[in-house]
Amino acid sequence: MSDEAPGIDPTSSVPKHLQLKDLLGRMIADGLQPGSPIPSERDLAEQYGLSRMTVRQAINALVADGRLERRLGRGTYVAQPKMDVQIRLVGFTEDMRRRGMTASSRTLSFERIHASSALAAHLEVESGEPVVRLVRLRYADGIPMAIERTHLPERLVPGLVEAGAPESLYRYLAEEYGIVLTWGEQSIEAATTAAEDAPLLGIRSDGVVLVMARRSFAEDVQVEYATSAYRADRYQLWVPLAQAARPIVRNP
Amino acid sequence: MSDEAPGIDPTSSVPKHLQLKDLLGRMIADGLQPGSPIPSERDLAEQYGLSRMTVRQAINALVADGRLERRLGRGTYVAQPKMDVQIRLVGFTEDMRRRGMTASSRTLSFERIHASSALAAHLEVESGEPVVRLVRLRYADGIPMAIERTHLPERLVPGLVEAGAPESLYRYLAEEYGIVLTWGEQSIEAATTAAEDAPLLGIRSDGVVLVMARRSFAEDVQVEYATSAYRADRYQLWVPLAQAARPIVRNP
DNA sequence: TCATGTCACCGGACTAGACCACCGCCCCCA
DNA sequence: TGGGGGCGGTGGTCTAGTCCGGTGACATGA
Repeated sequence: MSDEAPGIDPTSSVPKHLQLKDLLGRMIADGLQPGSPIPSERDLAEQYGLSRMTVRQAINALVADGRLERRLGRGTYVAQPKMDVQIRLVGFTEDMRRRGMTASSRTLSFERIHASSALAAHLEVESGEPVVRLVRLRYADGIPMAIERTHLPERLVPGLVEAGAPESLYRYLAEEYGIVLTWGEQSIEAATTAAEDAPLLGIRSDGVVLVMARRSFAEDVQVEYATSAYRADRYQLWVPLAQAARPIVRNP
Repeated sequence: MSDEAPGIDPTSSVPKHLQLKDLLGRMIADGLQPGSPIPSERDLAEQYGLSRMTVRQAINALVADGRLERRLGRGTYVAQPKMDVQIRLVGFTEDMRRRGMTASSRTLSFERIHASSALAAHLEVESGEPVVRLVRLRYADGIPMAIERTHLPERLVPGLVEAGAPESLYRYLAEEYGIVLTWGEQSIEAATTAAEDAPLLGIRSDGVVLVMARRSFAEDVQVEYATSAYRADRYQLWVPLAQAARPIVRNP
């Protein structure tokens, strides 16, 4: 509470443009309304004792993140909060929270298995390598929503099986193992329910589900291979679309 | 063929950093293998008579596009071609091309209708306003893949109905009307086939389909509302996942 | 009253340097 | 022969300017 006007620490090893980006990011999150202007580049440069190029670097990063908006000849403004420009690597709990529903889950099994050749290929491990397998029935607002089968190489999460199934896997990975997922890929398709899943999900045995397979990575290391079956009558995905890349033309 | 070493035109109204970005982008597309280095920032600056900051601006843009990769202390390298970081706003034809299949299509109907209240809401037009409706059966490698129902406000595409159904709608919009789609949003869900669609798609009447609804925009103007039903046995979506945004924390 | 032109201020572009940390290689010394 | 240190090149950061074109408010004049 002493530093009521936090500034840039020129002695810090953190680059100034990142310090300023953080500072502005906090200003935006804390107080500024969407549409309201931030100080001009020249003002910020003077106020924090930086050159204008450095200020621009910080602002550019926030513009790239979609949090600010430049208007030529006018100023820089706090952007309207928009939908994520990309599907995020979030777990079920967070996904449901964003949809305004309450997530809960029932663990159906939690065990150490040995990777089949198919699983080994999906998880980038050796065939036969120990793998932690977690099968959960996922509820949203108390009603079955999905069945999720998660697989993790055991060498990345020693002791996990013994510790029992965590409430939020992603959070547990971060807190206990320091594993923060940084990117992933996911396939999406439609299918009819597997016979054994139907009663768990509370749908007919030929009910329709949205099947997703996810591979998640922390930097270059694959951490997770998960398949999920979501009840088609309760779940819908929403994705933003970016402009198509301009085809490469020789003589434009 | 005269300008064998195209350079930067300092008199052009196109900013130099964009000219250089284009130049480098073409170099990457034309010849350089993934993993091979591009000239150093200092070399490029000298070669094209630019300051290093300008060169960095061009390179930064390509890095943001995922086409280059910086390695500290070593250099800048052509990135491994990766999947699009985002689902692109491409039509069926382009989508199939990317999947290595040949697209064709049969027009089932192409007419002027008046917007129902539901359609009006989806298309951001007035209820009753004239709308062009195009229903097509889409084939990939000659086999039915999807049924697509596209709606466009007629005021944006006068004369389209009279001209007949174009081969590639998106290209036709760009060439004839100067309408270039810049962004969109799409919902995805699983469902069973509508009874009338099943025989067209060549699947059972209770067959499973992936249903997508797309709204496409050119800048701020909505241009298209399209619903599609894809055969679940032939179509799979693939999406990349970005790292979850750090939740906003007041006192980190 | 209303149109027009001026002007201050904004972001956009660009320069020509500076110093730093990092990386890989090569040479020299143990 | 093997290990370590030095060195040159690289990207990362940062400065202190300049000039340009777009914007909007305000003053001025018809």
